Amino acid sequence: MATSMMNTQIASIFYMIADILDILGEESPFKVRAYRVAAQTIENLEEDIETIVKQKRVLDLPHIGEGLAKKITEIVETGHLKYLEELKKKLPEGVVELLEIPGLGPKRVLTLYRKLNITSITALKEACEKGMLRTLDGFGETTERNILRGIQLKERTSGRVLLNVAYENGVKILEYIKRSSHVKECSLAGSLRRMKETIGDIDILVSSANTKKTMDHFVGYPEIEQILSKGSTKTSVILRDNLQVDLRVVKKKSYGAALQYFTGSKEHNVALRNLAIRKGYKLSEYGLFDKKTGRYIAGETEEDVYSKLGLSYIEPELRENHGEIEAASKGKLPVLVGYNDIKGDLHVHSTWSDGSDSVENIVKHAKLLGYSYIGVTDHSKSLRVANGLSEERVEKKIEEIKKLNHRYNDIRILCGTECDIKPDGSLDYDKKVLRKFDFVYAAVHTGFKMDEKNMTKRLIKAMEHEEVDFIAHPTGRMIGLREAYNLDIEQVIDAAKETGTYLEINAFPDRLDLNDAHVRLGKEKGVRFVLGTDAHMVNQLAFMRYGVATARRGWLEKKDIINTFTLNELERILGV
DNA sequence: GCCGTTTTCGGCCCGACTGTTTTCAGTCG
Repeated sequence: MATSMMNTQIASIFYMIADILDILGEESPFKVRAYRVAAQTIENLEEDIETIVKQKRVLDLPHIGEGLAKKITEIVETGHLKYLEELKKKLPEGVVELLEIPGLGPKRVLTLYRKLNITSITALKEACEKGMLRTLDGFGETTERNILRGIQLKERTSGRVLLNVAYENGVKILEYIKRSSHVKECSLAGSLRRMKETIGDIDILVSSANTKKTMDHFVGYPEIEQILSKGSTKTSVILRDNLQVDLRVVKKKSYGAALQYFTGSKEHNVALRNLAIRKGYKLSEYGLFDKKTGRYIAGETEEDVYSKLGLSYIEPELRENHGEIEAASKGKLPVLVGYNDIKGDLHVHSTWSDGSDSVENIVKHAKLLGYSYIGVTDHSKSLRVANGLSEERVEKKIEEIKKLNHRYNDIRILCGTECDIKPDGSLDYDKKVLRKFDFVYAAVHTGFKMDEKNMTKRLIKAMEHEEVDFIAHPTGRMIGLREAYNLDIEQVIDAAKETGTYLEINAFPDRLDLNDAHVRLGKEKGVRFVLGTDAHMVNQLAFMRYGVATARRGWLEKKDIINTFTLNELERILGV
């Protein structure tokens, strides 16, 4: 987002300070945490911190007191922070980086630096290979091996995988786990249950009266390459494709509390536990207890836990401590759009352009999904790499769809286009060609490297075009591959509201564009949304769930999304 | 370093697993 450069910079400075203090053995762990909490606050801020500093409202921010307010002001005004420069003198840059290795924390990092003068991951790898770590107090051969493994794991996986990869694996593992007769209930947990756009590892929770048999069954899962740890409540494994899976087993009485706890997010849980304490309770993964007497109050279901805390049930996708707890306490949570509320996909490519399946095949699959309409959108003429349609081929495609609509009368096939927005903001087809489509998606596919002002103008001009209904993948980001275009997303959102243009939540797992934060911002400003999978093969129509997940993470309800409307309502809106 | 339904000082979420120990420190989520 255009407003967040300084916010990100300040957050990363505070995170860095926390790491350095940690390694240097800061005696107050709460001071360290204060920096991390402050970093998070700034990171999640929707407003530009520079504006807040100018208006002297820094002290109004939660978790920012006198000390940190001063530091924030210094960074905004001078671009750097003396305190951090001082800290950096005490610790070479590369030492902090060592914290990224799983299994290494601040204490051991300091030992490695003090005793072996290790200041980089490369140097650490060498030291492990030479067997030098085992000579240190508190380190042994196993630790040395684990650290080496941690380095290799980090090198191989670079951390996180896309949501769909984790989800598909997670569902398969759940199916396997359920085959054990000892398993009563089981569920995905962690960031996967919250449906974040990328996932670090797969968390699974099981309730069982026989934890040992459950764990034994789990480690028999055929895709497991390595068992990292195996205990009576927690087992961690690595799958062949390098995904880590953590399984936790609890008793029935704690299942709800444990599911709540292991679903997170960490920030949501901290806030929830604080709320519990304020109300005279103690909340842990074992249940909600009376703080004084220790009496068990709730824990079998998540609903019970939230309800006893005076909250309405909070859907996993909302649990990020972004205001959901306050909303739940006032009964003001949105009724989120459901995964089965979608009546049709409006962004699908066929063999007319760069898709692999015929329109008829797409229609058949859409019917299997229970859709009442399907929009087939192919690329426009100038996108030659994607076999974009000339005006003549547009006519032919419309003819084919007309015929198919006669043949299939229990689903409506809509002929759309994903029309290119040229660098000057004009569209790739004339107005009279665009009128022939049932609806028009406009999208940027070329000239990504424009400056912010011109790119924003380009998109806004497209939205002002009377034939444009939707903007596809508005920011153009590809997760892990490509940054968003330079874009003032707030201006784009405002223009969408003004022109009545629907912004897409592109459900393709590499895109998820708009993302959850943009969606939330759009919702607050009264924008409406369209979901599209951007499928190029029929099996990708199933990506819709990731679009719905993003919508839910952005607090959307049914009424905010055009794909939840009946065919009649949709046709009325599109003027078909 | 922040914060206040235990308010301006004394708390700050809590438990499991591993490895190196012989009762516990370090790390993780």
